[in-house]
Amino acid sequence: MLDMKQKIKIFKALGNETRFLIFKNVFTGGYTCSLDKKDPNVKVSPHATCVSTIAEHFDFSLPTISKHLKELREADVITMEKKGNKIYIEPNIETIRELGGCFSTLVDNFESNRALFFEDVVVS
Amino acid sequence: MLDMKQKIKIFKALGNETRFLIFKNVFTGGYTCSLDKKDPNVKVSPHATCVSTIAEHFDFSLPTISKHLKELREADVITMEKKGNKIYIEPNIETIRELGGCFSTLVDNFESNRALFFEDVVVS
DNA sequence: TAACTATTTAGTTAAATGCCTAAATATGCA
DNA sequence: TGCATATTTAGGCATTTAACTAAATAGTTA
Repeated sequence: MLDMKQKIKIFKALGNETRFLIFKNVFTGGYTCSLDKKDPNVKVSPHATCVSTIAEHFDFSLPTISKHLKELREADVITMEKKGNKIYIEPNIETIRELGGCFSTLVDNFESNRALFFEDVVVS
Repeated sequence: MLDMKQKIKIFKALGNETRFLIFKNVFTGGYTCSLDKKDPNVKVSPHATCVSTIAEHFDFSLPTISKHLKELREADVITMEKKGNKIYIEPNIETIRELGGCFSTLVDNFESNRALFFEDVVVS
């Protein structure tokens, strides 16, 4: 289960346009590392990408993107795995599933509380 | 549907410990406005509360809490309705439901993409 | 109208954030 | 070993954020 600190970290991470867009790119995929595109022998998930490839899609410097990625990783919404001199980045679907679950629980609890509150109320 | 700007606003609003706790208090209820506690004739939803009542539960000044509430309202996660000289605050369940839906969609899309990717892969 | 209650606005300050460039580190390859 | 590639660290700067106090606004009540 995600504790409060972790949830806040996730919200903070996604509450910035650049990081939100990086997050979107990592999740929806659509491109892989430049080198891998040239070398069809490299086998990675269609969602895997690397720092410099992501940076290519933004007008910010590489260190800036690197720092944003670090924050997304610390929020556990992506994973970063070093292979050779590159870092492969993938979405962490488990965290997103859990967060979605939290919202569902919140909504469900709210609905039942409301049901309890109006238990004895009969509409004409 | 929530657009990107709106989602980012929600994440930014919830990505701060004080606002997250206010949000939690507003959603889980448990207390109503001080005056209303003294006057059982006032009829409000068990979730309704007001600015000063929320502020009582924090070590920050009233203006600070007021500003946080404004940000939560602009993110559409709570509603603030003026009745007399008080403002009644309630959770906006619709926004939370929509956000939860976004996460579910993201997870579902990811799952089907993964299924497609491994379509022809047979595990021994 | 005057005093009281509830809330927001204004102005200030310290800390955090988001960006940059330059330099450092780590790995790969000739 | 030395050069190239990939990424992070360090340091600096401008903007934003989160807090405060004091004052203003809006509505209630005596």
